[in-house]
Amino acid sequence: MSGQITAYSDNPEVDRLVNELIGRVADKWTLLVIEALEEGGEQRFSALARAVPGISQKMLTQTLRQMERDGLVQRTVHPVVPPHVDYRLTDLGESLAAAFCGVWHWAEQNLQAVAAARAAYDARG
Amino acid sequence: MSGQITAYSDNPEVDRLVNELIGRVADKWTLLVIEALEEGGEQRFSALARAVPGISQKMLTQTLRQMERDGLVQRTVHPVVPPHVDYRLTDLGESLAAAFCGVWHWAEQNLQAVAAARAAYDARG
DNA sequence: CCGTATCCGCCTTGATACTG
DNA sequence: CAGTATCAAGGCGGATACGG
Repeated sequence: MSGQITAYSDNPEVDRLVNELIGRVADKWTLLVIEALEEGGEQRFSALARAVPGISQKMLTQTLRQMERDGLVQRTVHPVVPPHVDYRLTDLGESLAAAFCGVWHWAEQNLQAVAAARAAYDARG
Repeated sequence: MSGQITAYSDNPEVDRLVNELIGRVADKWTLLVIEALEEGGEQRFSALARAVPGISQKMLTQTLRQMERDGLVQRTVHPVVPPHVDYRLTDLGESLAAAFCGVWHWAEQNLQAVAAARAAYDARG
């Protein structure tokens, strides 16, 4: 195999599902939540809200629900008052974080290259 | 380096820029265009329109412009009538395609796991 | 053939207020 | 504390028509 870059499926239906899944999972907030959970480990709702600057309560709830449904995070409710809810990455979630590491690394490495390309493009008009 | 998962920058400003860049680049159409160019090599506008099913002319143009500005694709205009324009991935674009390969692979590998997680979640209500 | 321009519906998002 | 409900606003994306 020594799989080169083109490791994409040859099944159009699978391609469609994969694209759909990536679209769901590569969402801006999902990415940030994954990063927060990866860095901070298991933590509660309010901690996540602080760890992801700019996110609204609504979007955090929505994002966490989707991630839970997709099996990326585990939600644990401690039946106390006031309520205490913890979130942590599942193994599946961790594996996604690892997969995204490549993209993250690329972005870090090429921030300047992209900035330069934009400057050059804009300069030409 | 045998870099572990947490390779994220410790600089918040860089984090912000990286997130922004990923948000831009992880766009649904961008992903599909990258895949099409990766698989089909250099090709013209109309070929891409066929290679990316469901994309509108507007979105294809918009996506290609952004990718060009970000230095991901090179646009070559052949001054003939009728017009003939070719698009190809730059080295930067190829490197991004390679980086996304991990996510693509993850999605392929875990389609079923996600589907199962969803089914379980929905079953519980 | 390869775009740009315009209009328009819809879906996402944010702000705010309220509940267990 | 951890949500849900509601509403208004903005942007994304599609369809269409037209220009170089």
